[in-house]
Amino acid sequence: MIKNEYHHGNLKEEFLKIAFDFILKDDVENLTLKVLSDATGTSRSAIYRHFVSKDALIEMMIFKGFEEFGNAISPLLKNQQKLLVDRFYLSAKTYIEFAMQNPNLYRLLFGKKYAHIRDTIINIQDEECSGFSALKAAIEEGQRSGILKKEDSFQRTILIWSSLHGLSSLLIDGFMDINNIHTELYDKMFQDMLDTFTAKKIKLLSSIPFINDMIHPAK
Amino acid sequence: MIKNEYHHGNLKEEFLKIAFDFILKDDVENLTLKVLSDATGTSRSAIYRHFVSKDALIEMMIFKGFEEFGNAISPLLKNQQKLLVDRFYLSAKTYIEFAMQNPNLYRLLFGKKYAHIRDTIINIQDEECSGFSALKAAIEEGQRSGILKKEDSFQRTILIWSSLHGLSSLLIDGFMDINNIHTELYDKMFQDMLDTFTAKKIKLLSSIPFINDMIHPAK
DNA sequence: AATTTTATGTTAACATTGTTAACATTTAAA
DNA sequence: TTTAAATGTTAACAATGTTAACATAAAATT
Repeated sequence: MIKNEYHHGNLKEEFLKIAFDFILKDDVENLTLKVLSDATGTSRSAIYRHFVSKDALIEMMIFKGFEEFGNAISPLLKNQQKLLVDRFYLSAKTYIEFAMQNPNLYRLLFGKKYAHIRDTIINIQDEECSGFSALKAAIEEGQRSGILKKEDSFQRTILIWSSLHGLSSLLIDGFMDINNIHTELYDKMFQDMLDTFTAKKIKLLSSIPFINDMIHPAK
Repeated sequence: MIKNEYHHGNLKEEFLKIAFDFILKDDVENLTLKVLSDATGTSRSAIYRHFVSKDALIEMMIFKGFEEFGNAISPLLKNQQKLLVDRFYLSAKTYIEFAMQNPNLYRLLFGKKYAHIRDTIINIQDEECSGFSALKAAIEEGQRSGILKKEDSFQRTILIWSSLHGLSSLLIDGFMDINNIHTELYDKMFQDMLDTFTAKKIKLLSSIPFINDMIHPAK
C-alpha cells in the first residue's frame, strides 16, 4: 500500500484510467502527455517506460473502448429471452445513448483520426467489438423466421448501422440543436427501420408498449 | 504579371488555393503553416499579414467549402423542371458523391474538430450552405402535393440527412470495405427512404428509369 | 549476503508546431 | 518628396511528442 517515492507501482494502469477519465470530459486531441504526467505526479517522459509512444496508449484505449462498446450492444442483440423486435429497439437505443454519454470515446472509436490504429487491432466487421456481427446475425435470424424481408443481410446491416452512426454523429457533433428531441428522433428512426425491413407487419407480442403501437398502429 | 521579389502580389488567394489543393489529397490536420509557406516560397509567418491566425484561414475554408457544397446540392432540390422524386434521388446521390470525392473537405465541414469555428460563421439549419433548408422545403412541397406523408418536416429532414451523413461517413472514414458496393448501398438507402416517407406508392412519372422500377416494382 | 541485471523513473535536449515582436522593404498617400 | 501603410523577413516563445543519458529501486544471480 505504501508507495515509495521513486517507483510508482502501477503507472501503466493509472495512465489508462486518467486517460479514460479525461475523455469523459474532453476530446482525445487535448489529451497530452503533460496531462498524464501531471495527474500522476511523474515526468513527461515517464509514459515511455510503459508505452512505446502516445499512439500506443491511444491504441490501448481504442481496444478497451471497443470492448466496452461491444459489451453494451452485443448482449442486447443476442438475448434469446426477448423478442427480436425488442432486441432491435433496445440495442439501437443503447447505441445512440452510448454515443451521447461518451461522445469523445465514440469519436475515438469510429472517427477517422485514429482509423489507422484501429484497423491494426480490430476488425469491425468480423468481431464482437462493434456489435456489427451481432446485428447481422440478428437480421439473419429475423429473415429465417420470416419477420424480416429476405435480402442481402450485409447490406442491410450496413444501412441500419449507417443510420445509427449518422444520427449519433449529428447528436454529438453538435451542428444542430436537436438534443431536445433526440428521443423522438430515434423512435421515429426505428419506426422507419421496421417499415423498411419487415416483410409485412406481423403480429408481434412485444414487451415494449411503444413497439406494439408502432407495429399495430392505434386506430 | 512580373512579380517583384519582395511583395508577392496575391498571397491571400494563393494561400487559400494551396490549402484547398492540399485537402484534396490529405487531411486538414496535416495542413501546417510550413506547407503553406513552402508552397508560396515565403516565410512561415507571412500568413499573419493576411489571416489573424491559422484558424482564420480554416474559417475561410469552411465558408467557401459550404458555398461549394450548397451550390452542388441546393439547386438539384429546387429544380422545378424535375419531378420531386427525381430531385430527391439526384441530390442524395450528389451528396454522397461529394463526400466521396472530397472526403477531407467533407470532414472539415461536418466534423467536430472545427465545429466552434463553423458555428460562428454559418447556421446549417437556416441557410443555403448545407442544403438543409432546401431539403426541408422539398419535403414540405411533397407533403403539400400529397406525395409525402404528412409529418413533422423538420424531424423528417434530420432523419434523411442523418442517413446521408451516416452512409457518407462510413464510406469515407474507411472502417469498412464497402466502397465497392457504394452505388448499391445508396440506391437501397434511397428505396428505403421512399418506402418510409411516401404515404403510399403513387404513380410518379420519373425521368430516371431506376426510380420507376422502385416505385412500380417489376412484376 | 553481495553483486549484477532489469525495470522504472528523471533531466536535458530535439525538431515541429502556432504565434509574436522587432525589423525591412515596397507601395500608396499626403 | 516625404510620410504612412501594407506586406514581407528573421529571431524568439511556449507547447508538443520524442529520445538519449543518467539515476534509483527491485529482482535475479552468484
